[in-house]
Amino acid sequence: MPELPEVETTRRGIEPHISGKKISELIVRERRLRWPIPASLESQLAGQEILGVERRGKYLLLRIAKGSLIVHLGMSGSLRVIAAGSDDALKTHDHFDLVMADSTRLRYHDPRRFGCALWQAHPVSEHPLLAALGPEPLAEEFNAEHLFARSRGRKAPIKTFVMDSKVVVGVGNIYANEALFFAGIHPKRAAGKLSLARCEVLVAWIKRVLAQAIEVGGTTLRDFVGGDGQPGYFAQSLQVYGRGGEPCRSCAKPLKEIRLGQRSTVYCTQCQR
DNA sequence: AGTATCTCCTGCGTGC
DNA sequence: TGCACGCAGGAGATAC
Repeated sequence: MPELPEVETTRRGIEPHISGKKISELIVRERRLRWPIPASLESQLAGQEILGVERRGKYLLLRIAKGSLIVHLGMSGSLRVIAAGSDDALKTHDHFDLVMADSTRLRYHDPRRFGCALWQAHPVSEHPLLAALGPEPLAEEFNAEHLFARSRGRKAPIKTFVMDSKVVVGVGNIYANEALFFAGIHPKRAAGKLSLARCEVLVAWIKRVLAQAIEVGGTTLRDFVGGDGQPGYFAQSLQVYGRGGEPCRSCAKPLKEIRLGQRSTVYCTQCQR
């Protein structure tokens, strides 16, 4: 599932192929995503130039002069660029194509339809989905003091807490599991009980794990033209996610798997306290 | 306000 | 080979 590193890799992959180009049309085949694709979207986009592709959390923002196209990949979404002239057979769940004036296509594919494609006039940060978001995990604003201050008095498990997009964006289930392992913090520990020093360690690992995944994604997913555009998983070796029952890579004790907020949570009972 | 639960959806693995 | 089933999960909506 696209986590922040996949979304950032997607952004970097598609940006050079569509930025600066004029949109000729939007072709929608299936409007029923997480929210219906707005009926006015085709007319909003036609004839407009794409000024750039940005990212906020896991939302991709295609900037045009009068507003932004907001795209989320949900659980199973992907975008691929189809170069002008190349024929790329339409697959099931290819829900829309953004067609450029030079015939380059940006094709959205999403089997589970948990993603979305929405419109927001400037400023895009005022869209209800974006307005209350916390800082970017790799930005300076996400630091130990922020995590410490925000978590005081909170009884929620630290894993649930760091996955809350109002606290910090883009920390999905996989990377929350991984960062907590590296930080040596038990996922069920009450967020409000974490010391400033441990917040420091956790923040550092969240940044490190995400940055490393982006680096790996950058090499794995260089080619966004052709192919199936499926990001898949990163070649990085996961320490705990998906390894319940298998030996801890640090102490060899079998990893424990539990459910936390309906999410699969894996940790080492010995290394994480 | 904080917390827990429900919800959307399809592909995949499992058991018979 | 086919079917029913359970499960996975981002994150907003809803109910306490």
